[in-house]
Amino acid sequence: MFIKYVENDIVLQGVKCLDLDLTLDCGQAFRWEKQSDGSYSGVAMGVFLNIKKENGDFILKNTTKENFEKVWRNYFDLDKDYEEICNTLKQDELIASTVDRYYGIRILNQDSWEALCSFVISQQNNIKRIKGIIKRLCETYGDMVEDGFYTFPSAERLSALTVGDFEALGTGYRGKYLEKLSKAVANGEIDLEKIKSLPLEDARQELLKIFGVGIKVANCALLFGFGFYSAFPVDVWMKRVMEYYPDGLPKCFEGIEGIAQQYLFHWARNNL
DNA sequence: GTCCAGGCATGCA
DNA sequence: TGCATGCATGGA
Repeated sequence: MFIKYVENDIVLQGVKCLDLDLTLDCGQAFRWEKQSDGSYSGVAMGVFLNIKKENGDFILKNTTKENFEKVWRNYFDLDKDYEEICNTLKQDELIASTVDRYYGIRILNQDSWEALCSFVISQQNNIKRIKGIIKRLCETYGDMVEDGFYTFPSAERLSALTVGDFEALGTGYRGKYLEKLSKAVANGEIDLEKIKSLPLEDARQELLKIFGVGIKVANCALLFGFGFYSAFPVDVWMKRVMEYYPDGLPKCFEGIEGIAQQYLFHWARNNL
């Protein structure tokens, strides 16, 4: 990957395996908005970005070297060799055609607090409605960092809300989960940074203690917000996929189960 | 009107 | 430990 600094933009050349549609709009992040020119705008880690693919390069608009190094390099997982990962996954016959067809899915390294909240909201819910709830949450309680774009509100901010405040956003029965979660993180009862540093199984057990967090939500949070590439979320779609793996996951998934899962999830939603 | 969505807590065996 | 049931909301 080559990085060029052009006026206020950053141009990335030679980035392999990054499809913006598949990665930013496939159910791992809920806040990116596609613009009329095909680019995506969004906020992560409190920072705004507009990103577009042009002639094989990626243009990061109006950003700085500092923000690129601090946020986006890691967020888009740019130092990981996804081409090699895909080749490893393709040792499995079933996933091979899926990887070819949907090539370019990456795992975004999202903020752990945002990921945890987002996937608590996601339970027994559809992606369109999940996006709406999170959008209202950010517009109401986040800070505007760009015209129409808001930060994800901190646990401290949300810890001041009542169940009714959450329900007013359309969370439904998940409001009580969010209320307790916000307060527990804000007062330090739950330490997300510490959970990040634990071994996978311990981290999962910690998340499972949280009211409103079960195995599926825990695994999504671990994969998308805590850096655990081995976490393998199984939802209603993945249950259908798992019928193709009656003997368990193939060996070539080891250590990258979560990346395999994203390809299979996408395939399932479009084909099952 | 019914069914379903990136499930979970609860009660009961 | 395993299974049935209720749960908020909105789109198909």
